[in-house]
Amino acid sequence: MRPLFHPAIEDLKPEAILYALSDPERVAIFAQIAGVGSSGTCTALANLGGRVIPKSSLSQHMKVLREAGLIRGERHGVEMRNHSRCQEVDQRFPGLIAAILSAYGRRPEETNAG
Amino acid sequence: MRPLFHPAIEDLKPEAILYALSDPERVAIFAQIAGVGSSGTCTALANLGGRVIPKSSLSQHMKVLREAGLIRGERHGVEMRNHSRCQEVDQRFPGLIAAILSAYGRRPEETNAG
DNA sequence: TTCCGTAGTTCAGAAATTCGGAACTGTTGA
DNA sequence: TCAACAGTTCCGAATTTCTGAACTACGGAA
Repeated sequence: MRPLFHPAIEDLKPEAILYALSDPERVAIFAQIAGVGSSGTCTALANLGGRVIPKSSLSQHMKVLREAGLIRGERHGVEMRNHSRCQEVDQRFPGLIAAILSAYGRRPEETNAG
Repeated sequence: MRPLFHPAIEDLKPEAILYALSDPERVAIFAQIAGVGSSGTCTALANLGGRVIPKSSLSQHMKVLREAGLIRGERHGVEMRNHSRCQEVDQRFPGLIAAILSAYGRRPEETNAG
């Protein structure tokens, strides 16, 4: 398993962020991670929207979010804890995440994106 | 040629908008249309970013933007005039387009999206 | 009318991407 | 050492994207 890649703030690309958040399933995952009280492990994220996401697909989704710079993943023992990088992204692209989550009806004020 | 489809405001989907604007080439096209002084015809949009976009590809890009609800196309004789639906989209998803164009460094204040 | 040029769409095959089950890696605890 | 667990990687199938070629539609000239 190769180490996780996380882009630096100055390397964030709007197209990667928009692409990552153009999939409602990934938005649900991201909103859960960005919201309060999520453990952020893959297992906890596997059935958010009524269907169980296959774990290979989930792993790909996490990779897309991670490489867009939206989340940061840290291995803790056997599991991975993910947390959002909203504040960093918001510094680079002010208002972007808040506007996107709001468009999806996701109450950005409960995250740290507003 | 089948008639052009334009979604009603209430049918706009954030995922379609984000997907449409997750391609820098489409963003350039959209920014040009949303900006001042563009005729908005395909011919006028074919070489914005240093390369000439093949016209079949351009036609697909226009379709993606149109069906996301970002632009409206009207046939005028032999050509098609495209103009942005920024104001409508902004009513439905306030601040979204402005934040996206700003993230791309596209000065939304010159469009009617701010 | 018929023909021609222009603007853009549709078609179709190649290339690239996405999806998801199976196999795998790495960690913890018995 | 072994088993269970969390997540990743592999790989084939399905879907999507790209673009040249063919096509449609309109307007103007003869």
